[in-house]
Order: sequence, then C-alpha cells, then structure tokens
Amino acid sequence: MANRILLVEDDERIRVSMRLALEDEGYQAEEAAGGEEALEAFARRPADVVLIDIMLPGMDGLDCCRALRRVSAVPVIMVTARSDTHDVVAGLEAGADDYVTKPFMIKELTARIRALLRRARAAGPGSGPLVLGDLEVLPDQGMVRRSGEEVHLTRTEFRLLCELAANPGKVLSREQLLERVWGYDYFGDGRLVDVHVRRLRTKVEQDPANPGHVVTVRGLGYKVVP
Amino acid sequence: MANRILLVEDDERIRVSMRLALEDEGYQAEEAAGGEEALEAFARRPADVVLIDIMLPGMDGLDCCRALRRVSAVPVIMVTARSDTHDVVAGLEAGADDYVTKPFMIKELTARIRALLRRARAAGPGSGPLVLGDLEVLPDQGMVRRSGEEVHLTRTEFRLLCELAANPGKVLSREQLLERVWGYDYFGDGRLVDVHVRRLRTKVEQDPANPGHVVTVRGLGYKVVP
DNA sequence: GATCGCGTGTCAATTCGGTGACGAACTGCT
DNA sequence: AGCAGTTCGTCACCGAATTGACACGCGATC
Repeated sequence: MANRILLVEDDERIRVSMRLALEDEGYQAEEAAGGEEALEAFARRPADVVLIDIMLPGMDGLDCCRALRRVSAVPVIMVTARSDTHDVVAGLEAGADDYVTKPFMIKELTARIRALLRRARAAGPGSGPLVLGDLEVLPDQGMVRRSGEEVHLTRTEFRLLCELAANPGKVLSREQLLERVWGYDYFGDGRLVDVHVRRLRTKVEQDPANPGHVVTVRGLGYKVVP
Repeated sequence: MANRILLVEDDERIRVSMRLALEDEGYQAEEAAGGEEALEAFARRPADVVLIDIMLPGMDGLDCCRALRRVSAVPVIMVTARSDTHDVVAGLEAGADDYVTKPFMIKELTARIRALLRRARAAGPGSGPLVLGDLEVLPDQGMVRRSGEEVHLTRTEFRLLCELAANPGKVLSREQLLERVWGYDYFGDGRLVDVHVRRLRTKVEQDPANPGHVVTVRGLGYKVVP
C-alpha cells in the first residue's frame, strides 16, 4: 500500500536523513549510494518514484536517469545542488519529470512526489468501473450502485468493497484486508474486518443473511463472487 | 498540432531571432512588441505558452503578465535581463510560472517550455464549455451561468469549479484540488478547500445546505454530479 | 456435544465537514 | 499615496457521521 521511493544520493548523512523524513511521511524508502547500485536495486524491486542527486561519483545522476528511462517509465525527480539552470535543463533532457534544488523543505519534496504519483496513477491502468452482477463499483467516483440505485457507503466500507472487487473471486484474508484498507501499520483486532463486512452487506446485499456478493470463506477470509 | 508560443519582446532583433529559433524547434511562434499588443494578440488567438520580457516600454512585463492572468491560466515564462532576484520574485508574484535570464541558450528555453506544456496538459485537457444541469461553466470566458444568469465567482472559486467540472462525477480529494487549483507548491491547510467550496456553494447552489452540484463525498473529497 | 469461527447489536470516542467570524492582503478608484 | 470594497486564508466551534471495541449468540466442524 505504501509507495516505495528509491533514493540515490552519495552523501550518507543526507541520504539517511532524507530516508527518515520520507518514512515519516508514510513512504517506504530504499537507499542507493550510486548510479549502478540504484539500477540494481530498481531491477531487483522497482520503486514508484526515484529521487536522484545529479552529482554522483562514477555514473552521474543524468546517466542514471537515462539508464532508468531505458527500462522504465517510473517518475524521476532530480535533485540539484543549486538552482543551476544548466543542471535543470540537462535533467529534463535526460528524461526527469521534475526537479528540486537543495536545500529543500521536505514538504516541498513530498508535494512533488505526490504530484508525480498521482499523475502516474492517472496514466496507468488505474481503477475502471467494476461490475459484479447487479453491483457497480466506481472507484473513481467514490460511488457504488445496486441495480442502478446509488447506495451510500462509508469510506471504510467503500475501500473494503473496492479491494475485494478488484480481485473478483479471489479470497482475501483478514490480514490482507487490514493491510490494504486500514494500512500496513494497523495492529488491531482481526474481527474488525468482520464488523465492516457485515455493515457492508446490509447496504449492498439483497438478503444480508445470505450474501450473494461478499461471501465468507470459512477459515480463510472473504471474497466477492465474480 | 504544433504548440503556439506568444513572444513579447520590444527589441526586434532579439524577437525575430527567438522566433526563428523556436520555429526551428517545431513551435509556432507569434510576435508582439509590447504589452498591449500582446494582450490583443492573445485575445485574438490564445497561445499555449507566453514568453514575456520583463523590460518593455509602456506597460511592462509584469503588468502584462498580471493582465494576462486575469483572463487566462496560460503558462507564462518571464525573461529577465539579469539574474536579479528582485525581478524573479516580482515575476512569480505577478503570476509567472517560470523565468529565464538573458542571455540564455535556446535549449534551456525549450526545455522550460516543454516542462510547462507538460504540466499544463496534465493539469487539465480541454476547456470547452461544461454543462451541469442548470449550470454552465465557460472556462474560456471566465464565466459561470446559472439558468442563464451570470453568477460572479472569484478567481479561486472559479478555478475550483472548473477543476471539479472538468472531471464530472469523479471525486477529487482535497489534496488533488489544492495541487491543481492552488499549485503543487502550496503547503497550507486542507480545510482551505472546504471554505472555498462553501463560498462556491452559496453562489452556485439553489439550496447551499443541500448541494445539487458540488457534493461532498465524506472521507474522500468533493465532486460535481454529472 | 464441545469448540471454534462468524454474525449481530450496542455504545462511547473519534473524526469529519459545515459554519460564522476575523484579519491580512489585494484590488480598483480617487 | 490614501481609501473603500473584495477576496483570501485561518481559526474555533458544533453537530453528525463514522469507527473500533465489546459482549453475546448461532451454526458449522470435528
């Protein structure tokens, strides 16, 4: 659920403090000290956003960005030491999507990261409407319809249904649902899911006692019938 | 489908050489020697990006930028004679999106133009008239009508409505709205959106307490009903 | 029939959005 | 420059919606 950020920066102190700051903001950050290391790390596990310092020993930030561009369309933000127009231009030429100049406020950085993530998400496959029998789930519109009628769901119910509907037929465990709907840092009772499934059913099911959409798989979890 | 650039610069030699350079890069460039001429030219046929020299005889570049801002959200790049921080700040204050300092390389200029075009395109596609029941939103004309009557909206309210109306039915989060209406470098309170939505409703809704156009999606954000 | 997993009803705490008010900044005008 | 009217961003408060926890009961499974 958390977005992964790859941090490419040679100065260890800066790198670590940036990682901590990003983690504070709820991102999951991975560090790389140089261009090659970054490419390896990315190949091993692609990040959602890559942050590259333009000044790196060996393969510099621009080369790293170009190399990355060859294998992925991942959003890239260049970090330049000063507001040097040449750097900025070079960065954009190399295929970066945005840039920040040091020193920057972490707020500014996260704003730019969010902007890129949003754009990437909008461009990607995203969240088209999902149809389950007489149920329509429209993630974009924050809306669910049953046989044409809009039904009102709370945020949690809505996200729960979206998560289930996005994997029709697949059983999702309570742990999986907790992680995806409530966030990876939630440590509450697993029964919480039950309660919300129930509330969801009262709104979404014809006969909540005999659910036709959100069905229980005893001992495993819940799923929606395709 | 070439992008149109309006070039506002009093020195004819510079102006022509810039036009030629931009045309070499595949843009379609139009010239204006002064602020008034630029506004006329823009009114006659809006450009995709406007490039304004800050030093102009008569109406100076800043005034020109402000005047332009009053009628359009077109991306504006200011051109300053030297890297004078004061000029830069004044330019951004006047509503410019970016700036370059003379002398500049054409490469740098085109990189910035590309960046702005990309951002503008991401910000929102068309700006044709949008009709929502008894509401007409005319982004081009900076005007909104309710059942034929023009209603007066402030700049912020107008942009907010445009952004929502451009994605009818789609829920936009406060963050998304802040980013698109206020700019992604705005770090204020998310509640700011609420306040402006409220002000917007008092002007646009029949019964502001039971909005029919701009509706709240609790926990997610706001949307307009299609 | 014992046990475990799940459904159900209730309740208090929290979160969320609407609202009115206020001062600062800005605008247009003189 | 001075002035009056707008517009904008922030704040505090309120009511309602939402949420998570708990206790209890039922039915399936062994």
